Amino acid sequence: MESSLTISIQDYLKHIYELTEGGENASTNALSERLNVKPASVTNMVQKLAAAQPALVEYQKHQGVTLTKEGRKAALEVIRHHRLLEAWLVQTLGYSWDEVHEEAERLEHVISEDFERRMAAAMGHPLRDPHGELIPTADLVMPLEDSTPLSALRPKQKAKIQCVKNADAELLRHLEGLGLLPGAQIVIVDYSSFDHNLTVKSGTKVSVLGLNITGKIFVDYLG
Amino acid sequence: MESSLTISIQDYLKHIYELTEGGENASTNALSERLNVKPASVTNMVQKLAAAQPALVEYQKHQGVTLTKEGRKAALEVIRHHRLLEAWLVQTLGYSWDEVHEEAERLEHVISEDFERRMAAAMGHPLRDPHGELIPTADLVMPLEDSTPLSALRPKQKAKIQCVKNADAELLRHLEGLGLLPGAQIVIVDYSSFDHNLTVKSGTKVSVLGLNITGKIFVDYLG
DNA sequence: AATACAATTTAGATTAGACTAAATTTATCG
DNA sequence: CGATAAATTTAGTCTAATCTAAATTGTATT
Ligand SMILES: [Mn+2]
Ligand SMILES: [Mn+2]
Ligand SMILES: [Mn+2]
Ligand SMILES: [Mn+2]
Repeated sequence: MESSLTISIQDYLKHIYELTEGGENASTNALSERLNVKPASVTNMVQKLAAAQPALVEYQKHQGVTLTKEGRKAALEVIRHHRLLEAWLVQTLGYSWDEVHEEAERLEHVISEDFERRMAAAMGHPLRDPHGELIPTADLVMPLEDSTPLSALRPKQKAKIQCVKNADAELLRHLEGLGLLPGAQIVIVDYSSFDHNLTVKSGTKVSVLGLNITGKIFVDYLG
Repeated sequence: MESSLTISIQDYLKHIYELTEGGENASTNALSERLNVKPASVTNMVQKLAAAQPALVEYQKHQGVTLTKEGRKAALEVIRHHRLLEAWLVQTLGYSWDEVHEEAERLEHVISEDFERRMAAAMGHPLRDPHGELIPTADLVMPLEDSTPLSALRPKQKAKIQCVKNADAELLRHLEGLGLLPGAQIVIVDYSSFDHNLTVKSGTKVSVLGLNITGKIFVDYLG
C-alpha cells in the first residue's frame, strides 16, 4: 500500500497539478521549464507516468497531460506537505516568507504522514501557508479559493490581500517593504489603461504596480 | 565548494564513522549489514569513495576502510544533522525518544545549513540528543565522551545514565518503562558472574538487565 | 602445509532518470 | 495551400547505485 513515489515523480505531479489548475493540459515544454529538465526527458517521464499501474496522468501525444484521480491525490499530498512545512518553518524557526520555499521544496518529499499530522496539529490546522495559499486538507481535498486577482480591481475599490502566488524571493521581499502582505487592507487609487498599472495604497504606503505583480496578488474584494 | 554528496554516500560515511569509532577498520560485510546493501555493492561504493577527489575513505583490498579527514567531516555533518533533528522533533513536535530515529534518518540528508543553525540556536545549542548521544559541534568536532558502559559497574556503585546507544525502538520503550532514561540516577544492587546480569535500581523500580542491554547503556560514575 | 569456509572482489546486468542529436508532428503565416 | 518555425517525440548514451553469480583471497583448523 505504501506507494512511495520517487522524489522526481512527486515533483512532476506537483508541477502538473499547478499547470492544470485552470483546466488546461500541461505541455511538455511548460513542464520542462518548471522542472529544469529537458523536453525529451519530460516526454520520457510522462509516458512512464501514463503507463504506471495505476496511471498517474492521462497522456495524448503532442497534447500534454492531465492528472488522473490517483495522480491528483499524490500531487495534493506533496502540496500539503510543502505548505504545512512553510507555515511551520516560519512559526517555529523564524524563517521569513521569502526563505521558506526552497527548504520546503526538499523536505516535502521525506517527511512521514506522522510528521505531517503533528505539524498540522501543533499549528491548529492552518488553512493557508505564509504566502496565503490554501493548504489541501488531511483527506487531500483542495479547498475552494474565492479570491480575485488584484489586476481586476479599479480605483476606489477596497480589498484585503489574501495570497501571493508564484513569486520569487526577491519580489516577496519587495512586497513586504511595501506593506503588501497577506491580511493587509488596500485601496486602489489609480489605474492606467495603457500599461495596466495599478496605484495601490496600503496603510500610508502608496505603490504603483505593473501587471506582472498585480496578476500574482489575490485579494478578498471588500467593496 | 558545495560538495553535495549523494544521500547514499552520506549514509555510507555515517556508518563507516560509527563502525570505526573504536579504531578498527569498517569491513565490507559489516557495512553491508548496516546499510542493507549486498557486499558486492559495498565494495563497489568504497572503491568509488577511495578514488574520489578528494578521497573520502582509505581502502585496502580485503582490509576494509577508514575515513579520511574529508570523509570524517562529511560524516560528522550528517551525524550533527541527525542528532539535532532528533532533539528538535522531541522538543517541538512531541515525538518520543523511540520514534525520532527513523524520521531523522531521512531528514538528515535534505536540511540546509541554515536549518541546522536555526534548530541549534532555537534549542540553545544542545550538547546531546534525546538518547544522550553527543552532538558534533558546529565546526564538526565530536566532543569527548567520558561515560562508562553500565556493564562495567558492580554492586553498591552509583551512577547517572548518560546515554543509550544503538537501541531499537522496542528496547527504548522498555527502558522508559523501567525508568532508565538519560539523567536517571541508578544504584547497582546485584551482579551475576554467570550471565553478567546486573540488578539495577532506579527510583523505586528494580530491574535485572542482561549484557545485551547493559552494554548499550552508558553512565556517569558517581562513586 | 593443506584444506575448507568465510569474506571479499570481479564481472556483467538492471533500473531510474537524465542528456544530446535527429526525426517528426503541429501550428502559423504569408 | 505550402513553407517555416516551434513543439514534441524517438533513438541512443550516460551516470549512480544497486543486484546476482562466479572467482578470488584470507584464515582457521587440522
Ligand atoms: Mn512554496
Ligand atoms: Mn520538491
Ligand atoms: Mn538516531
Ligand atoms: Mn539516512
